[in-house]
This record gives sequence, C-alpha cells and structure tokens, in this order.
Amino acid sequence: MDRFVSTFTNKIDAKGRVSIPAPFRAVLERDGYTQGLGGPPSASTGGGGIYCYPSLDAAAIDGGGEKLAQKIDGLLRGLADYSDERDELSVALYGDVQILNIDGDGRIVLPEGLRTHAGLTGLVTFVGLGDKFQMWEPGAFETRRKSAREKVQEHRKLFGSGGRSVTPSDEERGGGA
Amino acid sequence: MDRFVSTFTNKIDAKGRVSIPAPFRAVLERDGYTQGLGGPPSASTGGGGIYCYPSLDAAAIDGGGEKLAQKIDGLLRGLADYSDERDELSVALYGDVQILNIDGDGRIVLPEGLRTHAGLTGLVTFVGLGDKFQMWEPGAFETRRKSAREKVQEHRKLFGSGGRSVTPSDEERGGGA
DNA sequence: TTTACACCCATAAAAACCCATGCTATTCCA
DNA sequence: TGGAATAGCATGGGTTTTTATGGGTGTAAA
Repeated sequence: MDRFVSTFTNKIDAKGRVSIPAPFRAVLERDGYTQGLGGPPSASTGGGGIYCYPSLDAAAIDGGGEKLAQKIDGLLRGLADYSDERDELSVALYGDVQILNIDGDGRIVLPEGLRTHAGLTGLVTFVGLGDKFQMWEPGAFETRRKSAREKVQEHRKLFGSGGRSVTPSDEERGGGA
Repeated sequence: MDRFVSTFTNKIDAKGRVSIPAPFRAVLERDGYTQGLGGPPSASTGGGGIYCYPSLDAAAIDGGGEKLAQKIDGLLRGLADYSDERDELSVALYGDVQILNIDGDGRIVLPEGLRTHAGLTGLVTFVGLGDKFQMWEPGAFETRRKSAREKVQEHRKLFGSGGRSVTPSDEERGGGA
C-alpha cells in the first residue's frame, strides 16, 4: 500500500505542531523520505521533507512526498529553459511550495501562510487522495464531503445503477479528537 | 532536495547585507562552489559565490550556483556560433552577471546595479524556481505571484483536469499542483 | 584619509531534538 | 477466556541548535 487513503483528524499543539497520521508517514517513507526517520545524517535543511502548498481551488493545503515533487517537475519539463513562461509557472508551482521537515516524533509545523489559507485553528483533518493528501479545517472538510456525496448520488441516478453500495468517499474515520 | 523551492523574505541591513535563506544555502553547497576562497571548502568559512544577474523579463534578480552557470552555457552552445541571436543572448546573460561571495554568516551584499533593477529597498523576497532563484521587492512579487497563479489555473485545463472541486474520491487529477 | 568589504562576535527568535505521559488496540499467558 | 503485559501513536513540554540580524574592527583599495 503506497497511497494516501482515509482521513484522520489531529490536534495542533501550542507550538504549532501536528502529528502526521502514522499511515501517511509510512507512505512517505516508502516514497523516499530521507530524514529524521532513520535517514542518513544529512546537513541542516536537506534531504527530504514533505512538499506542501495551498490548494489552488480549495481552502486546504496539499501535501505529498517525492512523488508529488516529481509530478510538479514534470509539469515544468517541456517548457523552454529561461523562457518567461517557464519562470512564471515556476513561481506558482515552486514558489508556493513549502518543504516541511518531519521531526523525530512524526510531526510537522505548519507555517503561518498555509495555516491561514486553510483557515486552520486547533485541529487539522488529513485527507488521503492517493498520490497526495490534503489538510483541511475539520468543519470545512465536513461541508465539502457532504456536497461530494450529494454529487455522487446524482451521478448514480444518471447512471441508473441504483446500486446500494457505499460511496467511494465513505471511509472509516480516523482516530483522535 | 537539490533545487530551490519556496519563498522567504529577508531584511537588508544598514550595510546592504542580506541573509540567503538557509535552505537555499544548502542547495548551493551541494551544487559546488564557483569561487574557492581561503579555508576549507566546507560551510564554516562560507567561501562560495553565487551567480547573479538582472532577470531578462522581470524586475527581479536571478541567482544560482554552478548548475545555473552550466545551464546558461548549454543554452548558448545550442545556438549557432556567431549568430546575432547568440551574441545578443551572451551579452544579456553574461554581460550583467556578478559573482557574489557568501560571507561566514550566509550573507551577500547586493551591488547597486542589481538593487535598482529590482527596485529593492529594505526587504528582499527570495523565490525558489527549481534550478535558480529570484530576488524580488516583496510588493512586486505579490503581484507576480498572483498572475502566475492565474496562469496555472489556465494550464490545468490543458492538463485535462480542470476539475473544480477536490472530493475525497477524486483520484488521478492531472494537474496535481 | 576615506571607503568598501571581509571577518568576527553577540543575541533574540525560531526550529529541531529529546524525553515523558496517557490511550488504544493487540498480544500473551495462565 | 479473561485480564495483564505490550507496542504503537498522538500529544505535552523542556532543552539545544540554527538562523537571521545587528554591530565592531582590521585591511586593502581608491
């Protein structure tokens, strides 16, 4: 299993730290995470970390590991070096990215900018999306999830399936608080 | 991590010095130094130099290490010798290049010419763009960032995603970013 | 001399690091 | 089978290390 799945809600402590759900951590490690968690004693801010940036179309933070970073690289590859266009895209793709290091206890500190973009206060909901995951303010995510379900319902009517199965988004809720 | 990522805003002090963000310094160190100065080639003595030149198409300064220099070389090599285009580009790219030393505390001094080109006053925003970075006047950068984001929105449509909302069941989104 | 710059030190704030404490789910053993 | 021992995790809180920034001093160019 090397995909981010399921949702978990964790607490932001007084120092601004949040535990990354252990299953997500496991995915990150397999993805080539090389710091803090057993990686080589590389220099200060080198080696790894998770890539985070404000979601383009939602009040949430997108996060992921090396695989996500390579995906971003892929978007830029193909654009001519030193073209104006490339610089501009790079600003949006790399410029908004923050590399957050995971400490020895599996926690990260969310920078002010990201926190406000997602409207985070004391709790964060981690949502697995396969290649990456998102961090939401729990209330905002609940709203989003509901509307997503409704959409799925509609689609099902259109398909005329009428099946009684659970919706794809209906995973079991995560632990904490 | 061997690319410049993320943005940082630092202060220019009374002597005209600016701290290079530590993560960028780490990238430069891995990239190798261009100007071996006295002392061991380790971080302690600083002793490296960075390539800087006015951005061709923006009110900003481009900066980078050895890898950037090589990339510029490669770009020029691709053009026919003695072509007008090459001459122009050579002048544009090399003519204004300055090699700035990093002092023992990770700071550089920005020459007058570069500072005015970017309209820098008391603060500098460092923006990672992968294999180089840019230095902007914070206000000007905000404008740039905004337009860059809009451009990315357009590009996402090209990538085939274009989806407006991210639902928990919404896998495989091309545009990732 | 005056200026510009490399080099050195000091310091506050932030980030990284380390250890301790409950909780829960799981394992193990009588 | 039931309950104690155990292991993994989220969380709290000290402590140390980095980092950004301010300022002093000597030296070499102008």
